[in-house]
Amino acid sequence: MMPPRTQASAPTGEPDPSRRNNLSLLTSLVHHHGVLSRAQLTRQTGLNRSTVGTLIGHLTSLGLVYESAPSGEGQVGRPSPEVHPSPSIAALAVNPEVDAVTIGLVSLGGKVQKKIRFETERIPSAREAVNIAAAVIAGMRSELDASYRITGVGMAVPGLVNRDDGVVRHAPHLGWRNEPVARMLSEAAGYPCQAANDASLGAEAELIFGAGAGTSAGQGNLIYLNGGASGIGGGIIADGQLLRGASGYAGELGHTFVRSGGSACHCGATGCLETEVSQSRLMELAGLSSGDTADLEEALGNSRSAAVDDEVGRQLTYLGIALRNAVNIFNPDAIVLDGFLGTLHALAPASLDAILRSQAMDGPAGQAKIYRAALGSDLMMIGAAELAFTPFLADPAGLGPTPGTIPAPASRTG
Amino acid sequence: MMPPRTQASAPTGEPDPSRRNNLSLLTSLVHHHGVLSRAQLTRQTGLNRSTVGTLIGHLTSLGLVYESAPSGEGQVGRPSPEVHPSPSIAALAVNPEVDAVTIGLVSLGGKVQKKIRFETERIPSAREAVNIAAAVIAGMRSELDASYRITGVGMAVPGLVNRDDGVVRHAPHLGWRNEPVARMLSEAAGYPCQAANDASLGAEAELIFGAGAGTSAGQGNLIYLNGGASGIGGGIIADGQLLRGASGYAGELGHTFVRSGGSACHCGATGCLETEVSQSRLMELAGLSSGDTADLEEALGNSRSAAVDDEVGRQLTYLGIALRNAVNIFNPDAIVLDGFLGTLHALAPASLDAILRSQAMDGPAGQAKIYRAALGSDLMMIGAAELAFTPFLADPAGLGPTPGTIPAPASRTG
DNA sequence: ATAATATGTTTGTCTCTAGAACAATTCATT
DNA sequence: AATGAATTGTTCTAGAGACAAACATATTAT
Repeated sequence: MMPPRTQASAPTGEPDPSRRNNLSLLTSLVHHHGVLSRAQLTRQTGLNRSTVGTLIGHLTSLGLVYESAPSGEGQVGRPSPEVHPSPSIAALAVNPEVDAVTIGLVSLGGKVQKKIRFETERIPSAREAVNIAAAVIAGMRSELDASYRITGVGMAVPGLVNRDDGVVRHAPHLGWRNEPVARMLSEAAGYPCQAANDASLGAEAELIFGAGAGTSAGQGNLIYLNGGASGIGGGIIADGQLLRGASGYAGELGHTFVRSGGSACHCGATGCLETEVSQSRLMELAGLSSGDTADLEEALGNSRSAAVDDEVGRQLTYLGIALRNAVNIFNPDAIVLDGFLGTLHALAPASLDAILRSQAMDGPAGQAKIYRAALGSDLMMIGAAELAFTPFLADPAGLGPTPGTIPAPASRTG
Repeated sequence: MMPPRTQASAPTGEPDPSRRNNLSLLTSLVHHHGVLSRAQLTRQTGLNRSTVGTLIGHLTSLGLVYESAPSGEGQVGRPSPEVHPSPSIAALAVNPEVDAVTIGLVSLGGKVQKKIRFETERIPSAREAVNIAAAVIAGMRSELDASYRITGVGMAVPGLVNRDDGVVRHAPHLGWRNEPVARMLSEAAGYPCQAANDASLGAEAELIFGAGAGTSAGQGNLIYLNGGASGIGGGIIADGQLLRGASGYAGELGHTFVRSGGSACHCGATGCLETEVSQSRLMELAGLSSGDTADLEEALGNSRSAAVDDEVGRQLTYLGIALRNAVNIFNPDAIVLDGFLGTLHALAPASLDAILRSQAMDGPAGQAKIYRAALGSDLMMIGAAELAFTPFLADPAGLGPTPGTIPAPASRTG
């Protein structure tokens, strides 16, 4: 049968764009939802069930997903097998901070398999952060080679990152400028590497796996704001797509103008959200000299001081101005607050809502709901890994075979 | 040959998604560029030249494009015929304003064939605007039926418009609230109708046919700001897509916070860009009691008054704050200023640039270039028409046949 | 137990795109 | 003026992929 192809496409040649697109669609669905029955996949994709059958077979033979026995839910009709993302497909995540570099291993489906926090004596340079990451990855190497297929490394950096070339333009708190971290880590670790702004990745992670997953924000209009010791970062998802901008710098909501005559910000302007709303001021008032967001939340919750109340109110007002702007501009479904911004909101949940209701424009204000972030300390790992999963998800069949697995022959015809 | 199809897809049944997608791609390219040779289409789409041949043949037989003799440019090789958008494919555009309702006919390729400005004694109600538009369209009806295929009607409304259902949520200057204008006009005019915010449509029009067409903003990161007698409207295009938000309300840059303690805005907040930067203040200072943007520009250009200079400087400062925010958030390639904002910028071209350079963050500031709008009075017509073209462009083959044209039989096999 | 329902599986057909071979048309060179 | 090189349109064929129909299977409802 099947006459020898005259000279057709190269052996590794990509299949039809249509096929690639459908495989990508299925893989992404399984990745995002964790588990889905074949019947659900059929409905969600709109594809024919025979087509889904073929495609899932293809993905299974590639080792990207596996099927398990139907859960036996009380449904009429033949039970549909469940499709799971293969835990052996994984991405590495790297997140440099002022006091540590965290390296993680995240498998398809967004499950954090491993997380190693490497504390540093002082703020790491880009080279140091890369070396630390590369060393930890080297240590994991034999395990990775034996049991995983790594799609790549994603790096979440607190600063402006050009997503196209992986160069950190400026990370003020780390003191990095024009560091080509993606290339550096790629060379040092031996895996393809990409880098992006941490809050942008946080936004994606919260949308897919966190606060946005259950809500109507699943439609894809979400604003994520994270308040940390070093400032406020933001990420925006519009119509399902992360807002990147011309070079991937988009999303810097921390430098929204909120006050005339405010003090100068390190960014060069005055009156930025980040200078008016800061964790350190709250820490001082709460009488904490050190500690993290959790400590702060406890201290503020127990405080009965008027000064604390005033400052909380003040900061909520400025945060409200920034959110009002953002709501008018983006008309989001959801606003997700993380870090101490989540704390602020939790202290007076009605406050921000009221500000939006009264100050934002009627239409958009009615829709935006404020949530607290849900992913906690796994957020950066999941977000960074997503960066490395993205190219894989766009062409799932393009990945090499799983180690220790005999790749199934493509021909099932005959 | 070809056995009678068992029962295959319904006669009007849509073809393969792949085919639809490719037809859409080609039609959009031709629409946006006006003229393209087949060879250029082949390169830009990445499709095979035989495929492009088939597809163009299909589009030609549908009457959507036509080919003309090669321009005979000095190129080696066989000349490639030029593909033009058919001028008989057209959309209707409607733009209600405080003092007039303008109705236009725009053909594929963005050419305004006809524009009728119907001045009103007083601010038109939604019903009046719809009736005026329907009456003008009815008057054109025989001509339309004879020579055009109308893809639909697009309405550009100065206010918050829910794009999904075509309901005007609030158009403050027209005094409209919750008016289902799309449905009203659709019923009155007998064509499918959609509505959207005027500045959003302006952003699309400027990106495709105006200031964004030649520049790197063709990549798709553009901010459009229009200043008119009644306020400031904004539209944002991110990564090639118009920012819509959860309900299509996105883009309201006119209500960016720019000043603490500013006066109250009709939107409910204080310190909005729109209240601080206004055409009427400039008109007063320039000694104009009435007139349009052109009059204002002339008066300001000739003025030597210090009060005028101060006010221009003051407004530029506030505009700069709003632009600084927008640049930090969107990292655009281009900022397009229209109306009196274009005038302000033209009066002191270095001013806004300097503000961005010093106040916006390093990365994004370096890329954003400020342009003046290029489409002038055709802008709203082109933008509104684009709204009606969009569904057509997504499925060009779905449109009915051209009047007076015998539809080519689908079968060319035999 | 039987019917109804939902879903996996198999098979054949149809549509669409790419590629090869050929034809056409222009510019450059001799 | 003739020839060659380059580029593109045209025709034909083949291969890939998705869908629909028919059948098989597994569960719930009666």
